[in-house]
Amino acid sequence: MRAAGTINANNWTSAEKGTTVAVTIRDVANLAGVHISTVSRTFSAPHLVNEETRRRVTEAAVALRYQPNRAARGLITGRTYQLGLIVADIANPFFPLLIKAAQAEAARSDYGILIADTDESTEVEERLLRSLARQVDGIVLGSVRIDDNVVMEVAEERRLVVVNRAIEGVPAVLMDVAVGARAAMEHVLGLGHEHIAYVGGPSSAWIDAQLRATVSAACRAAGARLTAIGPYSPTLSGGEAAAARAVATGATAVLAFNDLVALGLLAGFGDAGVDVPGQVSLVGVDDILATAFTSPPLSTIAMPTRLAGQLAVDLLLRLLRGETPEERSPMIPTEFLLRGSVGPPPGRPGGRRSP
Amino acid sequence: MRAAGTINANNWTSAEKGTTVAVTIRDVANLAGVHISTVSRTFSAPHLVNEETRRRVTEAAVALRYQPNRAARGLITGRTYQLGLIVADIANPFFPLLIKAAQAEAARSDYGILIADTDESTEVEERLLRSLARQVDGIVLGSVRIDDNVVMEVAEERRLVVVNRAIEGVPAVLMDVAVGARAAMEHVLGLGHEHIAYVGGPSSAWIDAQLRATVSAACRAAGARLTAIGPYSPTLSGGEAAAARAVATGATAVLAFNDLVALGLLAGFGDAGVDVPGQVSLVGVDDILATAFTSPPLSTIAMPTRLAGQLAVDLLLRLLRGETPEERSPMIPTEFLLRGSVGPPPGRPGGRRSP
DNA sequence: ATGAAAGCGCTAACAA
DNA sequence: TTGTTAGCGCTTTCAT
Repeated sequence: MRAAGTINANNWTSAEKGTTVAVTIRDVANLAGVHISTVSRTFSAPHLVNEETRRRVTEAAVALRYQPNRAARGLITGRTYQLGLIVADIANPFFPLLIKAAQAEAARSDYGILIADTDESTEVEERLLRSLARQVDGIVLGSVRIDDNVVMEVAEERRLVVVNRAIEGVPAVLMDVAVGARAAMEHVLGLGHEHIAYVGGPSSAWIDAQLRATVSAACRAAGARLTAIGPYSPTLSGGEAAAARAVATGATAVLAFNDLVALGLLAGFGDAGVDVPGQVSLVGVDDILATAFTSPPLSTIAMPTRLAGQLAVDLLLRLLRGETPEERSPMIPTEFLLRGSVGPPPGRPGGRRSP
Repeated sequence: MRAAGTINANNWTSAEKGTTVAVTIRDVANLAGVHISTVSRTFSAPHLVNEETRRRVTEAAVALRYQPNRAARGLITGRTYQLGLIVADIANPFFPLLIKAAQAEAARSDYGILIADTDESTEVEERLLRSLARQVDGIVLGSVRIDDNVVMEVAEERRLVVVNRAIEGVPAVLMDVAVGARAAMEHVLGLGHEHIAYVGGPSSAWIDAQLRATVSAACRAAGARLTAIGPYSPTLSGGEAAAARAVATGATAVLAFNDLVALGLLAGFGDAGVDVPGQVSLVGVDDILATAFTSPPLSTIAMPTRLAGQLAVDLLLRLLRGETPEERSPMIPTEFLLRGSVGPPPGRPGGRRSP
C-alpha cells in the first residue's frame, strides 16, 4: 500500500480556461491510499468493498470531485450510456413533448439523449442514422422518411425502437390514432355529414395509413362518400396548398393529417371566404397548442406524445437490459377533442349526434 | 507486414441482436495490409499517407463499414465531439427552433448534441450541468434558473456559451429584445395609451430585466404611467393567473413576458369579458405559432431563436478551436410584429401612430 | 477484501 | 511514408 495523501500533478488547473486536467481514478486511489481497482469497485460493485475502505474512497472522490470518465468506461464495457433520438423535425410542435419525456425517462436511468432531426435528404438521413448507431447504446426513431430496409438493417446491429411506425421485427411504440379518428368520424357522421375529405400527409407515414383506413371504414359503414387528397407536406404551407382542392371536393367535413395542415387549411378557407364550421367542418390531429386558440377552436385528435416518448425510452432501456420485448407493441390511446370547428353540414342546422 | 486479407473473428454478427461486435481499426489494417497507425492517419491526417495506401485503406474501411470508435478516440484526444445543450423547457415553443438550429450547426462540424432540460429542482439542475460538463467538449446554456456562480464555475472547466443571459466573463449570444420592445412601445404610446402594464416573468431572466428597463424608459420618456406586476411563471397558466391583476391595474395596454403568458392573459381577459384590443391592447414576446391564430391575432416581438441557436454553437465551436471570443457578445435584433391585439385606448378610437 | 496486470480502440510521439 | 511503442482512464479477470 502506498502512502495515503499523495495526489498527482493533475490536480491543478492549467492556465487555459476550459482545459482543466480531469481528476482520474488514480488521484482518488492515491488520496484514499488504495489501488485503482478498489476505487473502481467502489463505484461499480460497492458490495465487494470493505465498508471502511468504501467510506475512505468515497470521501476522497467527493473531495476531488471525481467523476468516472464515461468514454474510458465505455471503451471496456461497450456501453456509452447514451441513446440516440432521431425525429423528423424538432420544430414540429408534435415532437417537443416527446423529446422532453424521452430525455426525462432516460435521465432517470442515467442515460443521455443525443438528438438529431432528419430534415434533409434521404441520403443524409441514412448516414446520420448509421453513424449515430455506432455512438449510442440504442436508438429511438421518431421519423418517417428513412427507408424500412435501412431501419431493419440498423436494428440488427443496435437496439432500436420506432415510434408510430410498423416494421416487421422492430419494436415499436404506437399511438392508437384510430380510436380518436373513429370517435371523430362518429361525431361528424352523426351530425349528418355525407361527404368527407381526408387531406393526407406523407404517404410513408404509418399515421397516414391509419387515418386513411379508419376514415374509409367509417364512411363505408355510414354510407358516406370519402374523397382523399394528397399527399401534402405535413406543414402549415402544406395545408394552405391543399385548401383550394379541399374546398373543390365539395366535402362538408375535412380531416387533416395533422394540426399544422389543419391550421393551413383554416387559413386557406378564411382567405377563400369559406366558413368553418358553417360550410365546412374541420378536424386536425395532434392537439398542438395553437389549436386551442384559433377561431373557431380547432377540433383535433390528441396524441399522447409525452407518454410515447417515455414508453419508447422505457422499452429501449428494457431491451438493453436484455429483457425480451412483448409480442405486441404498446398501443397508446388517443382522444377526440370536440371544439368549435365542427358543426352540422350546411342546410342541416339541426343535425343530430349519433348515440 | 502481415499478409493482407486477414480479418479477425469480429467480422461476424453474434446471435444476439444489437450486439454485433464492432469492426475495429485492426480489422481494417489487416484487410488493407498495413499497420493500424496507418489506418488511423488515413482518417485523422490523410495528407500524411501515400495516395495509393490511402486508397487501399479507404476501400477496406468501406468494405468493412468501419467507423472509428469515438470513445476510444476521445480517450486519447480528450475530445468527445459532443456538445451539451441545456434549456429551461424543451416543450416551451420558444426552444425547439433554437434546438433544431443548434443541432444542425453542430452537425455541420460533425458534433453531436446532448440535450437536457432543467425543469426540476435547482439542485438537480446543478448536478445535471456538472455531470454533463464532464461528458462534452462544450456547453450551450439556454436556461434561466441555474445560479450565476455555478455557471461561472463550470465555465472555468468547460467551454460554455450562454443564450440570453449576461454573466461576467462568460461568452453569450443575446437577443436584442429591447429593439423590438422599443418599437412596440413607440407604437402603443403613439396610439395614445397613457397607462401600461408589464406582466413579468422569472426575475432571474435577463430578458425580463431587458423588457422591464425598456418599457420603463419608454414610459418615462412619453410621460406615461407604468405598472409592473409579477413575477409570474412563464407559462399559459402563469398568464391566466395574472389576468385579473393585470385588469385591476387599470392599464389600457399590456406587455407580457412571453407569448405563453400573453396567451394566458388573452384567455383570462376573454373569461372576464375584457375586450382585446377594445379595452386593453396586448403584446407578447417570442412569436410562437399560436400567436398568429388567436383572435385577435396577438402582436408580439419576434425572437430570432433559430439564429441564436446557430450562433451559439458557432461561437462555442470557435472557442473550442482556440479562437478568442469577441469582446462584445453578438446582439441579434428582434422585430415588433403588429397584429390585431393592439389598438387605440378606449374612448380614443382615432388614436394616431407615432411617426 | 484488495492488488496486479491485461487490455478495450484509438492516437501520437518517435524511429526507421 | 510507414511501423513501433506507449498509454489515454477505466473495468475485469486472476492472484494473493
